[in-house]
Amino acid sequence: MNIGEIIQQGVVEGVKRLYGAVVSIDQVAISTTRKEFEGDYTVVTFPFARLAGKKPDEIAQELGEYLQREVHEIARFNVVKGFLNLVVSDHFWVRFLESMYQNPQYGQHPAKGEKVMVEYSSPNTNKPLHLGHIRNILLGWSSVQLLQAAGYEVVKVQIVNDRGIAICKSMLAWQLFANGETPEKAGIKSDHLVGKYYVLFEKRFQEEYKNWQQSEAGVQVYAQWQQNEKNLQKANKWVEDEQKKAAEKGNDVAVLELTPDRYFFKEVYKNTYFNEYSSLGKAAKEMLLRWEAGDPDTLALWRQMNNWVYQGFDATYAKLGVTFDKIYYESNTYLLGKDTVDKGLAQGVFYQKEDGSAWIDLTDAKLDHKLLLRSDGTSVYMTQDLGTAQMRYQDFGAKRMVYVVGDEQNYHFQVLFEILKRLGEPYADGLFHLSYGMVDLPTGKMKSREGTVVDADDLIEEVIREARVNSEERANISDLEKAEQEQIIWSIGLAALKFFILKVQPKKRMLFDPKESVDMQGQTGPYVQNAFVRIRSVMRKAAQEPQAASGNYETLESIERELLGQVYAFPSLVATAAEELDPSTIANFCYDLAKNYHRFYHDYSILNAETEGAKAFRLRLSEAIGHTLQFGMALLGIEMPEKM
RNA sequence: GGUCCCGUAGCUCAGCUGGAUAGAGCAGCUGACUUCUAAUCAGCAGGCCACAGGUUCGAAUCCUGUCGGGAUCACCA
Repeated sequence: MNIGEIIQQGVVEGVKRLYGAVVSIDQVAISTTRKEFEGDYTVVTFPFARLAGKKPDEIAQELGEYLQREVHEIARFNVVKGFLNLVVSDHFWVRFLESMYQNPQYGQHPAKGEKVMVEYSSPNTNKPLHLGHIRNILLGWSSVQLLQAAGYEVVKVQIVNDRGIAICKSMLAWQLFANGETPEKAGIKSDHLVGKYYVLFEKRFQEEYKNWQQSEAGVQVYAQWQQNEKNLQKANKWVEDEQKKAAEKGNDVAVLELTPDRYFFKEVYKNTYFNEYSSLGKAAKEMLLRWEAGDPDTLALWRQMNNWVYQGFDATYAKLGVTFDKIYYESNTYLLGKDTVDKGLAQGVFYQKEDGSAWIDLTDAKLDHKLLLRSDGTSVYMTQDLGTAQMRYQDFGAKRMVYVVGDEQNYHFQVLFEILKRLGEPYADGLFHLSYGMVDLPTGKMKSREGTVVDADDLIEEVIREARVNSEERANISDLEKAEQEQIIWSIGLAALKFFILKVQPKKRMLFDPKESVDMQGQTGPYVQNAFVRIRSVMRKAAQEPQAASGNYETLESIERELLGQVYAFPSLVATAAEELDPSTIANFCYDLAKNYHRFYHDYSILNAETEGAKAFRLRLSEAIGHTLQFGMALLGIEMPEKM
């Protein structure tokens, strides 16, 4: 039983003894005491006022006396306006510290014997990873660590979208314009080479489209469309909105060509043009058909380009320090799920229209009807996801699955989970969509086709560069081996980046300011690392001393109690964070703990403490905090250097 | 239009299972390195917690509505 529960239990008994009233344990509101008052934990006595027929202050006083007498962990108490502040005995804290300060695994929960699968990253293979993937990857990796710490066995998977029109665009552009260029010849990272041709395809397509817009056919199509009053209104509204946006950002409205026909060609007609008129579009679609037909040359090109992309991805994953246990490829899974549809039809969960298409009616769950199989019998995205879920369950038997996917797919996953539930799948109740908000840039939304993305590799390079500059300025590690220096610089740079992204609640949309992301002071990863480095430095010095400090420590300083309270709360925080899959709580915890430690470190001497007892205590406290910080940051995928 | 998410300091974010005077960081201004690493610490300044109702002894937190921002609602993935 932890101290919070002991207090709650004591209050329940106290209320019963003193007032003859029965309250349940979860009716006892308990929180950590605010800094400005003396105490570790605070009991709110307002809810008992009616039961006891007394004023909160009186109750607090009487309960305080009772607890001090009956619960030996409680040393003293004070009452402020109905709040009962309890001081936990120094003995309790010292004993707690004894029990854990040498445990580097403090925070790890015992094995549950349950398996969880986590799917994350899940990129397309037509271009390199960007900032959005980084948020996904970091959230995924951190979720894996959290679940493991909570005692689950975790399987890490990703599903790679290696087929479809997007990769065909890259392939086609490479075929048409590359003259056999390879990553080696061009001297660029292999996934960036593929991305280069994807962008080139878009560029050429835009040129082609622009020409067509000025052709007779283009002019005519627009003329016809704008005859409809409503269409024109929409277009004008778009122009207005865009102008307003541009003005707010201080962009030059004149260069943006914000006219009604731009709206039409950009927002309305582009897909139709691509599908019906564009020669490039046509060629890409033909390539997709050849791929589906299994044409050997097309497949060979497809394999080559995909391999380039995988090589590049692997390098990026390695830099970020993440791994996968199994990779699924859509080229293998895109036909899956038809069995599931058959099963659903047989069960009467799905229904069929006259044209042969299969559907499910989810209107009673406020989710509308959903297509599961096209009338020609081919799969859609949903079909595929049903099949993959099934396949993964067969592969690993995990009754819980976590999908790390952006929040634009909230609806999709709501539907997917509802369907699996109705099919009565054994894992249906363990499905979780870890939904995260989009990453915005100060300049606006990221669009890969318009080149406004932040590339993952560039970003990592930038943050490492910044770490290097900072490190060289300080010269704290300049006497180390070059390789060791590099390792430290990498850990600092990555800490800055990872912490910056993970400290924000996943479901919130976040603004990514490149300048702030490379900050290494204040509420940042390196700040937390620095607290650890200070601890390690003290430990190294202490280890050199002839005899270990020992002796009793009588009265804890309030900052020491606060630190112990934080460390004490850590394991249950890990459990909650794992249950809610929210790494931000861990990031904020690590920051708060580091902040308090920095303050403690500044205000009190450890090695030159007043007494041997105080010294021994503070060394242990430091070691405990060191372990907690290291374990906590590892949950975020952040390493802690010995020196920095 | 339906559904879902978000709105807290100039900026980026905590706090949200209801509790005391709403917290950090950045940016701005002051100060502290002969001392265990100053990637640190201390201080100043900065708030109708979008708005309006409701529930409650008590609301940033729960409920309803309004406004603002975003996502989504394909025989695309």
